[in-house]
Amino acid sequence: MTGIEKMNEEPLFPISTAARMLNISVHTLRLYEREGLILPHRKETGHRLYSNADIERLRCIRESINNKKISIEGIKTIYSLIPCWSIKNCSEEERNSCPAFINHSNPCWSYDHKNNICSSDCRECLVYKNFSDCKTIKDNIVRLTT
Amino acid sequence: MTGIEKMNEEPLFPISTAARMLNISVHTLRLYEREGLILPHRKETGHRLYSNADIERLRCIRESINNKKISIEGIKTIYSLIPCWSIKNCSEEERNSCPAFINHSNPCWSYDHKNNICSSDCRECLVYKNFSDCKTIKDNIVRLTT
DNA sequence: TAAAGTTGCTATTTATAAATATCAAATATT
DNA sequence: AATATTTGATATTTATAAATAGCAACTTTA
Repeated sequence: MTGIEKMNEEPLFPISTAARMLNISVHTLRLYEREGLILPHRKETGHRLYSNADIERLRCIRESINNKKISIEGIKTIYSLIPCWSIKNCSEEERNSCPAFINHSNPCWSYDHKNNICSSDCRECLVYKNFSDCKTIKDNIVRLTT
Repeated sequence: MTGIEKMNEEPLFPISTAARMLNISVHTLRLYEREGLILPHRKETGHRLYSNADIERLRCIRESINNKKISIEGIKTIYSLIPCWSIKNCSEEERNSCPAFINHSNPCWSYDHKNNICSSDCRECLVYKNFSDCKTIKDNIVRLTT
């Protein structure tokens, strides 16, 4: 990871600041989180902290909702199509017991991953991080099918 | 193609009948078509005819809109993620000049395909037909990435 | 020939997602 | 100590997608 990337991931802004940066309410930020669209960093005390990458991801989400007119449920479904099983190289056994592989309504990072190759913090996972910018899942699918 | 499949594809119902079967208005059926969600058969005279497969596809679309709460734009985006380039085995050159490969807002079958491997009737294409039932694109992505 | 289809346009209704607001009780920040 | 955060629940507002309807001019069907 380069220094610049590290800087983008650094937890910097409390929720009120993030809301101001995005020109939305704190409630909306919590809504997106409850829906599983975003995984902000948490301090030990529970307070959310948003990185520049988080802000960028949120801009992408808002672009999808407000301009492209894709509903939150649509975004969740699209996220669920990210071929995480291929990115993480899951075995057949792992795949077949993984809710993220089986279902198609929620992003993989919104599931509990117990006793699983993905048991570590989803926030640090490439599957999650690769969508901090506005590129769609399609680039990933293309990469894996060509 | 088996006899049963052929029966499902047979153009049978005019728009008013299809609307009655689905309990929606003819306007809504035309809306879905205008949005590129469906390609009903046409007589030489221009009149639409819907097959049983079309009806099933429409049930799937309505399930997505009304129950799963995925917007039409969301459905279009999801359709655009079907790896048609892989299913049709496009060459790199073909891919890079194909709007369906490049864009990610509309299903491939909603584009003009001139001078292209896909120049034939999209209604007959596997990429289109494979989604006449309610299985999501995910099954296809899985198949191509495992 | 009456009924039903076509395109294209506009307008309206309806349903509901998205966003905001409010309250309470507690904890953290500065 | 004043401000901002947390969760959770409920409620309301707002924006707009989805669906329906109507019209005109024309063609096809049965």
